[in-house]
Amino acid sequence: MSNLDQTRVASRSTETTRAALIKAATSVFAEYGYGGGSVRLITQRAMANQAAVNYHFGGKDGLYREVLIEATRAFEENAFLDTEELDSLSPEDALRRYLHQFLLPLVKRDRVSRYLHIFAWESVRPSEVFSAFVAHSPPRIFLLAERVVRRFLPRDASAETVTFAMLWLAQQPMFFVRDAERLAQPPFSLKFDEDALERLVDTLATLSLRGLAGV
Amino acid sequence: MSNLDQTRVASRSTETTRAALIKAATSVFAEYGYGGGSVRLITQRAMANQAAVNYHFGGKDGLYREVLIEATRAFEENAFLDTEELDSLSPEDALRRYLHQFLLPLVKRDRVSRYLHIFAWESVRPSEVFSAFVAHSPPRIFLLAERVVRRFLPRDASAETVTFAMLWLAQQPMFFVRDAERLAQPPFSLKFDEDALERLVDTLATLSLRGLAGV
DNA sequence: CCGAAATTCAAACGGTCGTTTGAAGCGAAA
DNA sequence: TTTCGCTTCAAACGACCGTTTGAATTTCGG
Repeated sequence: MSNLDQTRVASRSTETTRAALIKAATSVFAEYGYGGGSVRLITQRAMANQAAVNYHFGGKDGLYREVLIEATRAFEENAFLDTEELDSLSPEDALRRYLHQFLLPLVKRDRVSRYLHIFAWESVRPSEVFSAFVAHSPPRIFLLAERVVRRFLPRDASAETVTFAMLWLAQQPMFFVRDAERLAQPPFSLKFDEDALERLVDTLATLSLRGLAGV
Repeated sequence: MSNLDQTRVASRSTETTRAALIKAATSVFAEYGYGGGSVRLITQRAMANQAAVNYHFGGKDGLYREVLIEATRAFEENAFLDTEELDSLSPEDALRRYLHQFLLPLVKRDRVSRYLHIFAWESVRPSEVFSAFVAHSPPRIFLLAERVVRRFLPRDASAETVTFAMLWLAQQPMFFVRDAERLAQPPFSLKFDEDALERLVDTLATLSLRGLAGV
């Protein structure tokens, strides 16, 4: 091997620890938010030492930044929701696809679900890390929502109207995902199995398309 | 005076301290949530001693409970939004009235605005105090929202559909109130003066009434 | 196998949190 | 004026927080 090839060879142990910390941090931050999630709980779940966070990521904020990078990458994967796919559908189907995709965390406790929970936390009290992170690239959920509503709004709609409608649509699924646990308890007692999810998509799509007067 | 009359005469100082603490706690909890608001900041704003919270309210949670009682009382005052007034209006006007009333905190920094902020916080991570508080009486914003949507939905609509629609409507204004500060900054840069508020009510009412396809 | 670099580890640091403590201040009845 | 109960106060307590420290351990090229 030449010297150039071994500029920095990360040991397997390093990557293992880093990955375990990022995975644990994702679940902890999704559960308690950035401020509410503690380094001690993260390292405990990752079965790592407390100091490992500072050693590998420079601190709690560095670890969180890494989680946000992973989250962004996951959302940018075409597998989740492609902008071209949205454009290929009719406006109505694009709306239903959008709602369905962002309501999926209700029934699936997967990686994307945890990312959505993190974004839901940030929508209440944005951390400085997150603010800096999205300063120059708005979260994908907003970009996709804008793409959907633009299909419906007239061309001469004001920028403010587009923003209002975009925010209006984007926060509809986010609410149900964020408050799922609370809605599962009295007095609402909503259990979200796959059938209930379909009915929710139906209801929201109808309301978003035709409004209350069109139900 | 008989002995019965002077069972317990609260000194003026007691009520002054209590009121100052409740007022300060309302603004602090509205700003940072229950978990994020500290007793030290509250007592500092109330110009009281730290121990006063425990002396007068038994602890941080007791003080918060008092704030919630005040908030509930404020919402139950007819001055805010009367159920009979809602019923006297046409469904469309009732909807607009509902939206306008719960979007008012965008331009007014009054007492009700702070209460709405507290409820917005609780919608993310409910404190035990709040959960116990509303266990047997759902927040008024939900009751009013249900009253509005029932005017539109068919009589044979399922309970689940009514709940979906009610939640859908209730969280629309809450989102803008909760995220007002964030929406005021880039990339959204929404400034909510009275005119913008009217335009937002217009947009939301149109979307809620006729949906995206009806804009 | 050796030695240097990378990584892990237990312990401690300084800070903020809610709460407790016991003395000091205060107002009104005796 | 003395006394007594209510209220205030500065200080401290224990718990948890993110971070730092310096030694122990592991890793791996030479």
